[in-house]
Amino acid sequence: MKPAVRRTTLAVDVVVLSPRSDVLAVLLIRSPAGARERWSLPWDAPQTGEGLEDAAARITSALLGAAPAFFEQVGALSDGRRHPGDADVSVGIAALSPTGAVSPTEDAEWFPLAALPALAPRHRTIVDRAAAVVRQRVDQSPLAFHLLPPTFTLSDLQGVYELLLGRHLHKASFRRALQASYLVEPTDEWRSEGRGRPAQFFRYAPKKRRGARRGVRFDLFTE
Amino acid sequence: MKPAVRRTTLAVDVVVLSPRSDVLAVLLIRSPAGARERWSLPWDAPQTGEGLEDAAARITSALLGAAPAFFEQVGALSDGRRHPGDADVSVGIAALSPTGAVSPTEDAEWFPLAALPALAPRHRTIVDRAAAVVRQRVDQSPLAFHLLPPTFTLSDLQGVYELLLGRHLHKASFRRALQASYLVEPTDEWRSEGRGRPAQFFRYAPKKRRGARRGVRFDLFTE
DNA sequence: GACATTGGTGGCGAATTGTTACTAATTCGC
DNA sequence: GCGAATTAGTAACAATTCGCCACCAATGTC
Repeated sequence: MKPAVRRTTLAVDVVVLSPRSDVLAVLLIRSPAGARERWSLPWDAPQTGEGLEDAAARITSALLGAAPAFFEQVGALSDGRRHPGDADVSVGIAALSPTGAVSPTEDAEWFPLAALPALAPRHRTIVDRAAAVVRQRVDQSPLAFHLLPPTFTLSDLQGVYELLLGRHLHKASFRRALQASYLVEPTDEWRSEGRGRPAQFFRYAPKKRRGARRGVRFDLFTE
Repeated sequence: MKPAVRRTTLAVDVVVLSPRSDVLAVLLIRSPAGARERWSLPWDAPQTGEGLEDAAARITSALLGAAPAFFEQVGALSDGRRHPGDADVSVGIAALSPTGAVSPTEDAEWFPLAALPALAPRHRTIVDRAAAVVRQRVDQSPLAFHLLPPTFTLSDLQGVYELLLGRHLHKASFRRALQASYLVEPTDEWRSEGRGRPAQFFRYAPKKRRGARRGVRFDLFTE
């Protein structure tokens, strides 16, 4: 058996995620006439020499006006599941878009993650994997900050974490941990709208942290 | 802009990792005559309809006699870096092989991760990413157990963690955390060889664990 | 039998975490 | 105006976890 390349068809399929009225939402595009499903993930083939994340940026910026600032691969798939363009192999990429991002073009729409329309089987798999990856990485990567505007309140931030983790967090503990991490700094702005005490806006500004070398955790296994 | 598939060349490149005399080692194969580098990662194109992990299993089982039991994608690359077979796109896959696994065939050899020979630039990137992924996932996935034989001593297990994390762990703390996790169970066997008190063999036997829902950690960010 | 070597555990003080309870600043209803 | 409701933010205590030291256990070496 000698290794050899083979020609295959490849697609980059993008799962744009954004908090949308207290739910995590996915951006879908209307399928062309004749397709089996009415909606699909944004996708395309990478151009020659184009990086996969670059392709994802190109695909999504056409839909949102600006490209999301954060991408993460969720894995390549080459099983038999059907792809809308019948690509042999798909590379799934999760893209994070802040709340209140530009409203999509006419052909695209946000759907709550929990209430998606029918999708091609491979797209369904990619969405599920994207959600799983994002939830799993949320406390190893500052990914939650990319789901918020440049300045945000601590309650906003806690809300994003609760959305991703799917459970309630305790306010005091959350703030204490955040404080200890030197990840955010306060701004001069305060939230005006709404009732209740105004909240201070913060911005993501990670300071260098001294090595937090903790012991081994065996209780975080996900499989 | 209409999405459309394109024909590209695709390779699956496998990074087989195994602890080898107290260092993490990578399995490389001798390049065919005329190649720019003398060694390369095992690789091949996936067959039609073959899953990517299945391809990785096929590629490695030819070299090791048996296929490793654990695979994990480390990402797809489509940058301009050179691949030995000039594939447009590579899918990197990390495979874990237990200590003392079958010695490789004549064309393959183990190299310490810290002292690899020259590799094609893309292979170099894939190795680095595989090492990073494995080190990062070690306490979210029982991956360390796949680097050991079915039964092992607790010192063996701690050694693997120290290898992956690159730092010394405290024996008592390590064992207490392991105890609390219900991941291993003792066997009847005891290690006979060597001097010092004999050690009991354990096997990986994860029990159902009640939800270990901990708070958010901001101090684990890796970027 | 003393000693070196490796395996394994008890327990203490320090740090971390979960929780309760409080204070602060604003809007709403009357 | 003024109290209730609402949201933000903090202090402080209790329970738990963690790092570490000290020890005991069982084997080989001399």
